[in-house]
Amino acid sequence: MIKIIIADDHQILIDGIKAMVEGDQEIKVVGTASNGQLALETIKKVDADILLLDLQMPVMDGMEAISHAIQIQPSLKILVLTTNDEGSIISEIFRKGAMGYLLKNSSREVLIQGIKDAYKGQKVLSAHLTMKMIDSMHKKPKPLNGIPQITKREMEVVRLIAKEYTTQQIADELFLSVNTVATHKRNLFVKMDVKNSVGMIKKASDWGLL
Amino acid sequence: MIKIIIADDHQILIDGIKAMVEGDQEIKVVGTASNGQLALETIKKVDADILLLDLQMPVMDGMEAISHAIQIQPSLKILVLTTNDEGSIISEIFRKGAMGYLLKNSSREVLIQGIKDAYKGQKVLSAHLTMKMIDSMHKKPKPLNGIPQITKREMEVVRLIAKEYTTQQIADELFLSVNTVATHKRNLFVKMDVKNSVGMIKKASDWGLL
DNA sequence: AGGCATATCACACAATAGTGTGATGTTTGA
DNA sequence: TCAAACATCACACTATTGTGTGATATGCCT
Repeated sequence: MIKIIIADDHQILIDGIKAMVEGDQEIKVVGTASNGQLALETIKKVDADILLLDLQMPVMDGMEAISHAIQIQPSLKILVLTTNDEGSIISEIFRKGAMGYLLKNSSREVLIQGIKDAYKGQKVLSAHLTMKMIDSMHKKPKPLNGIPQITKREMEVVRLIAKEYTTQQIADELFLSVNTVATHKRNLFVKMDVKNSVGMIKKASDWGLL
Repeated sequence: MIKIIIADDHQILIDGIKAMVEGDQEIKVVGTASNGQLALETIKKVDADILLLDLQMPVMDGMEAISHAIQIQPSLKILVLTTNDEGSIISEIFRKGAMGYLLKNSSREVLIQGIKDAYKGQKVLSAHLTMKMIDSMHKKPKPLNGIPQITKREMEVVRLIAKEYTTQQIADELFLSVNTVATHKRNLFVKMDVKNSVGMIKKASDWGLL
């Protein structure tokens, strides 16, 4: 028997999901909650296998609740309930430790299969949202006018800066004078439109240059 | 009629795919190539809609070929042919501009559907590999002992550093003394095990803290 | 009550980073 | 072949960062 908790601030949705999953012999709803805070308390009280969690909730939103929930019960499998315009947050929920995500308007079959997959330790994802994620992943690092042309030498410098090398150390590593390295950095600042090495490494990282 | 080019260094695989897709009335193989270099030349010569591209090829590998191919013919839709242990490269091929990826041992149906989807401008991805991608995405930023406990105040400092603020500017922004900000930074260096702000922002970025 | 984490600040000093300016040789693409 | 782009270095100076050390105050957990 798979024990689940449903957390959503809309009672209608809780009821709907409850009705759908309780038709299945292997699944039982052992608790519900209307916000993140209450969801955490429910987890402490009842022993559940899976938490179905809405992201938009008052008091404590779902995103924050994920981390806490896992801290309370590391074995808990969390499935996020999403609408459908949130491709960008997918990678984050996985990073926080969720097992997957389901669309709120999923069919009964998809919902139940998702819960069973998560129970078995399998990642769960909805095809539609995965597309969105890829899109957002693909779009996010988009520098408005394309990534500036960075030369080989400059790239070597960038990488060493990212490794926390000082200008002096970079000069030694590449057999250059400190002045030369400083010049390369200076040129990079202009090209990449940043003020200092921190901004440079941040952009380089966003652009996937490292 | 969808015109495709197949690029793979194994003739057997080219033949196999050719046989599979030519059973379909709407698809026609208009060229083949055994390495990236040749694939680019083929693109220049014949007018194709789709390029099926292997990643591991001699002379010029697939990854590099993607960028070049799109530069030559921006309307070209590229589908990457992969084996199945390469979850980590998925995000990169999308960043380079590919439309999707297919497993080499895909069934005829999946293959043909993938080609048609790509032709229509839809992203194509194989469920199995997507899981791997999620896994690798989920794993990559994993700090070996978990992300250290960073306080609210420290987090504010981190974010401002990432915005290229100087210590002085951060102090002004948060109504603190420069000394205090310096202390917070110092503590962060230790906690995050880095040598300077560059390393700090790089890790923060890897860990998804920004 | 005592210990620990957090947050605050001071002062001084050494190390690095960043800027302004100018110069020379090489590579390379139109 | 000729102008750009690239790569190299110097010198001088300012700004910022990072370190060592020590201090005070608050809240929280046991």
